[in-house]
Amino acid sequence: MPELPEVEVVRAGLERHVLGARVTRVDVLHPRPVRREAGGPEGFSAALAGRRVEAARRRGKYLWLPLDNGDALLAHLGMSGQLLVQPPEAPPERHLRVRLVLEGADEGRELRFVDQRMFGGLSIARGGADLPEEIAHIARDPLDPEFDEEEFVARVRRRTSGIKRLLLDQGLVSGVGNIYADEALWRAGLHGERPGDRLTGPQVRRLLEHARVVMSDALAQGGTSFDALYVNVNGESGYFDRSLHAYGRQDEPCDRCGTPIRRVAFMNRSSYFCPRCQPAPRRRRTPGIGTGTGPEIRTVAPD
DNA sequence: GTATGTACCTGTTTGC
DNA sequence: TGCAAACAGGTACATA
Repeated sequence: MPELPEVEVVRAGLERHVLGARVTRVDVLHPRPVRREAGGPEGFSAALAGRRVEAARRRGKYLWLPLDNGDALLAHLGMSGQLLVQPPEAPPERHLRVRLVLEGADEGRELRFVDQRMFGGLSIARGGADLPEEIAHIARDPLDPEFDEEEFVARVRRRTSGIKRLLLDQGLVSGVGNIYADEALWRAGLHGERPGDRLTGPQVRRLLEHARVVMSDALAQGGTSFDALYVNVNGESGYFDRSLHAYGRQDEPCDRCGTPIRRVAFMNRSSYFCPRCQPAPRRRRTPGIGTGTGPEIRTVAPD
């Protein structure tokens, strides 16, 4: 699943291969990836025809390509999306959804949007070359030099939600997905259900620093496997195999203390954590309602 | 504004 | 062998 490091690898690849290219034809092979486009597939294609790509930018997990008329091609890879730069003669990928035929720059190439599950998508951001208004609510990521750490700490400490939910809130901090959230929490020794307003400033800062380290490592490794001929994100950067301490390791011993890693359901997905290194918080007492609110996280498998 | 839950989507895995 | 259910999870949106 593409998270910030993978998306940044794609952005860098686009910058290298499609800058200055002009769109000569657009084929929308499935309507879903352009579902956010008011004009439908036809409007999407018409908005791109003849336009030249001037840059490749990123905010969190969103990418956009500013065009020579002030608009931008906005992209999100969702769960399974890929942006590939391919020669025209390359056979179509099984889940090829949108194809942009390009001229100039890397001569005679195509930019292909391939997406199995179609959670991702493409759209035209009118006047969005600088920062599309569709994603103006997305916060900067922790690796961004302009990320406001103190603002993040203050906002987290005003919220009663669990810290994992806050880490995944792209309005607070962008780029962190389920995998890196679990890894950062493991490294910080924090349970994902710890409420934001019951964390200290140093705890939040430490967690943020762990998130930075996890993502920087992944970025370094993703970058090394980058193929010069195409831009590829497939969720298997190699980082996952070697470096994960919590995510996907149910019942395996914790790398720090040997206690079996637990998996619990969380927001219709999974959380992995060490029950010893990351002790669950005590329930907040709610006056007059006895034991308080029910658990947000429940155990999937019995111990 | 905040908290919480759900729909969207399809290939693979698991269970009966 | 075949079918059905579970699972993966980022984001937008609905509801309270």
